[in-house]
Amino acid sequence: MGSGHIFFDPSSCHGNMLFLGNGDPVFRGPRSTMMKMEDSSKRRPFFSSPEDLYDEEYYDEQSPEKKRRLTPEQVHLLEKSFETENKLEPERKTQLAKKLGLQPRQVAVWFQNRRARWKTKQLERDYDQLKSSYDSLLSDFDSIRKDNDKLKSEVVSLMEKLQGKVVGGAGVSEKSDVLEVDAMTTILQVKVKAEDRLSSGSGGSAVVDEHSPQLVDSGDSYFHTDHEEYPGPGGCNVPPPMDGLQSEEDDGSDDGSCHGYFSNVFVTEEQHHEEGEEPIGWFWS
DNA sequence: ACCCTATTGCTCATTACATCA
DNA sequence: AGTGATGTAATGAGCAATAGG
Repeated sequence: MGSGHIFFDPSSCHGNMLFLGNGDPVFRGPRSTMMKMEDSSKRRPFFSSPEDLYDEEYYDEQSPEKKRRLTPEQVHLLEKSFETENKLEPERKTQLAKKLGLQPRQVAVWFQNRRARWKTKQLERDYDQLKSSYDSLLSDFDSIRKDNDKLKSEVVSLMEKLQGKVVGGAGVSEKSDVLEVDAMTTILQVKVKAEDRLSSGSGGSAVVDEHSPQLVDSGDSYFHTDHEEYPGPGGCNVPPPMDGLQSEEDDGSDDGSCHGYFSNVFVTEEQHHEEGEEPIGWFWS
């Protein structure tokens, strides 16, 4: 590296221009940049590293007045090299620079800018992927929520019917009515939960949910949860949205018996064994 | 072993130029 | 021909790693 390879020409009509090699000014920095460079003596000078300073053959074809675009051939080779490895170790940098007739600094800059472009594209790809995933989930969620709303209104309707039957029922013993309400209430709640679980894809046992314990206070025909009672229309308490199910550990009314349920049919374990068909879920009471 | 300084290379934000519609 | 949008070469600031004194 000779000192004659880099110097400033204060007499240039462009101000302090950088000259390299045979004296051709190969770089004319941005106007504002050049202003900044003039009043800063401690900054690292452009093309200052030893390997950036080469023989005149690297610069003598440059026409320095305008910023030059790289030729398609140069870009092609750089792209191929970038595909191999997007980081540029010094050895490869000098080799590429010689091969392309560029300054090593130009090669380094091209790789830096190329990494930046790649990162931007990657961010766009990531965004598209996340958005698509989000849209899909949103669609699923809407569908599930509609199902849930439908089932809840069904529960409310049936509860109203049941309560009307209990209050105004004639010719039926009070005790058997209460038992029937209890059973129906349990079935309805289990059904809602089953639909919830099946829709959400959690699968498996739709009934036992250790993380969302819930009581079914069948004696009062109330749905109790860990959160709050959820009064439905007409003062009737209905299951709250997204409520949990009674757990094996905390099931409220624990006679320990196991029950299975089908889409609309509630059976005891004994009945299930007799019928042989597999229910869509189990719960314990 | 520790500190200081210089060097190098990176990312990031920005600027300026080239090109195209 | 003029203009705005876009792509890209190049820059400075700041940071971290490293080497050498």
